[in-house]
Amino acid sequence: MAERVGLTKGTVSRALNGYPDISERTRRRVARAAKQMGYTPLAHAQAIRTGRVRSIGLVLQISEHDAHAPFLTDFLAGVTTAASDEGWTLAVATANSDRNMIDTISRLVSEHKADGFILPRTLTDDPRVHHLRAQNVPFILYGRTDDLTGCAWFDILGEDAMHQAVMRLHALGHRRIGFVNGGDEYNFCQLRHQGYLDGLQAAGLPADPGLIQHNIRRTADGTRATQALLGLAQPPTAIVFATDETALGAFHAARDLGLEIGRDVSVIAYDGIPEGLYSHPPLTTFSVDNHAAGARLTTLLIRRIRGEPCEDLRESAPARLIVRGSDGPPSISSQALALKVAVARSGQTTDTKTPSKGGTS
Amino acid sequence: MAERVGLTKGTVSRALNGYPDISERTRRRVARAAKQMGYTPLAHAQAIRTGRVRSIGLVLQISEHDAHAPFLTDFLAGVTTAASDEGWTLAVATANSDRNMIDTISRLVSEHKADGFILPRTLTDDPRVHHLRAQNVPFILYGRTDDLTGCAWFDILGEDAMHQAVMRLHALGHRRIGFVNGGDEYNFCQLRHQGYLDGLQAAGLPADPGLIQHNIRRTADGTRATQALLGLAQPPTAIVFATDETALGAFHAARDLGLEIGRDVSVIAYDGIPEGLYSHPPLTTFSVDNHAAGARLTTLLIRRIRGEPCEDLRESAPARLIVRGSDGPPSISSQALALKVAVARSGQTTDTKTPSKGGTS
DNA sequence: AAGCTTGCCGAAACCGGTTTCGGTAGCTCA
DNA sequence: TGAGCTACCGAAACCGGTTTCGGCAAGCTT
Repeated sequence: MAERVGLTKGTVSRALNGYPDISERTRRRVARAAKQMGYTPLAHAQAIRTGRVRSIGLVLQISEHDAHAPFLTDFLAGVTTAASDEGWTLAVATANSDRNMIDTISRLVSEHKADGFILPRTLTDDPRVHHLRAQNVPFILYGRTDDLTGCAWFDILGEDAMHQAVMRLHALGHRRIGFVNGGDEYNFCQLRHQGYLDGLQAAGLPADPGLIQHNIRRTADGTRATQALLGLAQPPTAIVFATDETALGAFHAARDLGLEIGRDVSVIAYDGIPEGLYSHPPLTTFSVDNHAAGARLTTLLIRRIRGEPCEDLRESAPARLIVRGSDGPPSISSQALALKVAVARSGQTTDTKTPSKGGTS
Repeated sequence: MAERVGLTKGTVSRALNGYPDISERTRRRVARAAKQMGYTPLAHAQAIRTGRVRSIGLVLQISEHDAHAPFLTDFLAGVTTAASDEGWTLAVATANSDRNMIDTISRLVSEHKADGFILPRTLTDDPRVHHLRAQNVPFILYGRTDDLTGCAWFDILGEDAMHQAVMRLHALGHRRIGFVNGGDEYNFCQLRHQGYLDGLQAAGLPADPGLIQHNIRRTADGTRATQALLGLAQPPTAIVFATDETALGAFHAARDLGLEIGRDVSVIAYDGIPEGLYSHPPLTTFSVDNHAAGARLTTLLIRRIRGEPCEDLRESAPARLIVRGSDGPPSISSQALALKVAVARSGQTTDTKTPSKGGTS
């Protein structure tokens, strides 16, 4: 590259990196030659001096397992395309415990495999944040956390979505609206809980703690949570779910109770996972654009690594409501629903695994 | 590190890399000191001389979208744990077209971001293989391909699974067994097709091309394929699916036709995705251990990069049958099934999206 | 005992960049 | 016209390793 333009490598380097002691003319000449011959300085050769490898780190917590699956591919696509636009790459690692998570991050840092980290699924009190902040390693949250000092972040406003969901159900005529929340430790669950409560208040509905199920994580848990809510003396005629995955459990519960979702009981959830398209009826949900989120997080993180203050690197985006078939005006009152549930329960064993007969119309 | 043991850095390097001109005594001394102080040579510093960054590349095809989702997390976990055991890392990139795939791989190679590649979901005629083979870049297939010269590979024997599935269904009493295959271009689909045919032959059953559906990719396609098979004059009483995802479509088709899977029609599939647990009845399937596969692929690829001939790096593993509830002895004959389907169809609109009523028992 | 190996390690070049330091040509200004 | 700046670039040190080369001391021949 250097001899190609008749300059020393030092000059070429300074030209490419925007040093002020290079004339505009040669700077352009170098830039053109570089582009023409497809020259990119080797990241690992730069790293030996600069300490930066132009790589962003992502450590996945695998104990959460399929909690990642629905959004992971889109998210990775967003991250990697944004990264490669800047000439960066993505280093992925996994951890199976909190302890291992910190160790894994530390290893990536000490071996200079990553210049900064994206932290997905942030907890209200997140050890990753404590560690990286203490070590002065750049990072960005996908989500928010309790103490945001020193944190750059990007998040989807799940609380607004929950708020809207309640308002929408209220407008449809529902007066008892339940809420099924996700894992307690996640910050987004606190926010969505608050959004649900705010929605109730805005709609002028009372907040009944009995209508809330906490710490519901997977589909099977969602089934149980739905059963619990519908088994109340005054069951909700609509339920807002903090996650699609748990909302899918409601369909199993409803089938076993002989209820039709979208009529007997309405459901609105959040995430926009593809499986929601194939439930019967398809799931009304707030969809998150994980591709865009991954891309934006990456761009912001790179800016953070380049030295911008974290206060300038905080953004949010809304989730987008996708109306499908799982919500609608209540077909029956809460009392009638309670009766229907009671009748269904008396007529079946407690074994929820009994396959329900398909209707032969 | 060097001054820590009173040797020059050159000597330390040779000691750590097993050069023959280092005495056993100092070699041990260096090794102990390195371990004690947690010293690992910086990969990018080595790379400047050796050209190797101790990183393996994985380029995901995102147009396939959720085809990756179910197995991706486990797979990544397997890859990264095996990699980190050897002090390697994983560089992930994405591509949205074949053209872009090759470009992305080329970029990772030319920028020395990856020393070799894992190629998942190999095609019968795979451009990635052609390219990497021509460029002499190390790689390993997760799967097999038409021309295996120069290829290291690891694969799960899907053909054996299909074979077993047919044998099992035959033993249960089925005599008409259908097959729903995946995307034509994938090599594993060719193999599974052959496994199905071999199974028929071993069971002494005739091969009826009408019982086979090709190029079925997603859940909705699986629903259509099932409808097509069950709409035959002599429908199969059991269907083998090449993938779980498409098999899940059979449940929708069955419900709409008023059929009960596991009795009226049996289903055995392949992949072992978690969603199979939540179908009604839960899906009998051949489970693939993607974590183990990812780990093994990584180990083999690292050996390949270190120079072992690809002929020594070819392994396979069996899929494991998980018997759940979607298969059983045929409750009715093919003729009776055809009649039942015909009746169901005459009694409903052609709109398959009509939600079926849940049975109130 | 002198010469030759052999074993082992230090010295130094090298990898491909970044960054500091100096030097020179051209310009300005007294 | 000569001193002093300034703009610009070359030279060289440096980053943290790897690899080549050469030399010294001990052991082995003859």
